[in-house]
Amino acid sequence: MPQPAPARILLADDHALVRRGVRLILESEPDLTVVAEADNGAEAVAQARAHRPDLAILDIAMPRLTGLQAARELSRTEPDLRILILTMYDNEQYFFEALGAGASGYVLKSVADRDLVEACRATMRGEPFLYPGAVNALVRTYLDLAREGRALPARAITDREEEILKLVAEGHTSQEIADLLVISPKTVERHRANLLQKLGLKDRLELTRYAIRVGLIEP
Amino acid sequence: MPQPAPARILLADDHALVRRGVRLILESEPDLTVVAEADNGAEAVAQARAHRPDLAILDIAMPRLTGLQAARELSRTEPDLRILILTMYDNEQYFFEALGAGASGYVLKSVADRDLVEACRATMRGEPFLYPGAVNALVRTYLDLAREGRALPARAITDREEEILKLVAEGHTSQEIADLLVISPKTVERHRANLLQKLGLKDRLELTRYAIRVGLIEP
DNA sequence: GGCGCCATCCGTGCCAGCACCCATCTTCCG
DNA sequence: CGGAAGATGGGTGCTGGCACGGATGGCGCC
Repeated sequence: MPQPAPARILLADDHALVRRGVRLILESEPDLTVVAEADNGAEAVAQARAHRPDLAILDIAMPRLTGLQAARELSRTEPDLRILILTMYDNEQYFFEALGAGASGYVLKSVADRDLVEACRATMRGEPFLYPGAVNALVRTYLDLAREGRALPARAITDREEEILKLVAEGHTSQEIADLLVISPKTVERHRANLLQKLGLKDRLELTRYAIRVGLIEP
Repeated sequence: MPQPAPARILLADDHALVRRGVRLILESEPDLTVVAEADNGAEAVAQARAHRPDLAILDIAMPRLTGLQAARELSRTEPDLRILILTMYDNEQYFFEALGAGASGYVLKSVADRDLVEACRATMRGEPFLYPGAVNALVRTYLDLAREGRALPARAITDREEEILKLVAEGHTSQEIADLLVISPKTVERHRANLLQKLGLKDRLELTRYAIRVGLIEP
């Protein structure tokens, strides 16, 4: 029986050791081959455009662009590319953000190597691949929506808001941020308030934890 | 020429995929063999005592005990065990904490696989292995000490302070913490102020980032 | 036995964070 | 064209964070 060409994979993770390990796992399968690597989100986007792989495996926590931002960008410009998010974050918020960013799979780094391989194959077949915890979250949310009869639109964070989020999370005061961006401190506070509301957070301390979680800043 | 027995290694990281990848990297070397794995710090300590490996490779961010806490514990009870910290955190504070915890090597996950193998061998030979950034930090600190003629004692954080640190970093107000610990809010603020002073930090936001870095809390 | 460290507590005062109200201007889209 | 959403600016007021100042009792170490 004829062997189809193996799936061509782009692997993006900011840790060379992790890339190396995952590559060893994937390449021990005859139907999977890694054709490009990237150690940051911007590089991942560039590599995807240059090599046009079938599948992109993206870590969330990466410099330049996070995996989620890269996914958003890539699903906009490369509609044929399948995207698999590979992350340490067992977190509903991320999971839904990943789906919204066009990913068709979400796999935790805590899974076994067999599961990663199966996730790649499922994604290549066009099937979504969800880690078990995510399925629970999905069902729960679906039930909530059905009960309320309406969807929670969960408006995305704007570019400007993300800019302010980063600066707030780094510990700058409204005045400092205002000086930096040459706007009024009141506007900074307005954006910050919108962020708190959109993300369902309480104060700038929770904003900081959020920013660390999504890889916008480092601890 | 006779082959000596390979170095017996304990590998601790909370992500199965990372363990698998690193294991593949290490076991492709004839002089290195992984005899045990752990996905949290407490398990790492138990496995080390059960299997008595030559070398323990510990991730910092792990549940139960952090890699640094496990290292402290192990270097106290297993003096013959060599310890190598393997982490994503390129951070002087961690690095010095690792040395203080008895680790003889500090390797970043962003290094190439060859470097990890060399770090294992160096550690087994009894030589310290420092990633390049760490060497810079070490030299700089040494020069600082020499210039000032005195050591910065960096008084340790007390148990009570660590308790308050955790609660502050989780976003609780002084009043909440006071109620929880059944002490005065003023006392909470005093402890918090001492923490800020000891750690050289500015406000509770930086305390939060510190707590996340050292694994006291999760983002 | 005194000295240092730790945990506990108190008062005063300033400023930043945050909530809640308001408005204007631009851009984009159906 | 009309409306929605984003970015911009403003006012008012409460409260918690944090910097100062101070104090006391217990405990261990040289």
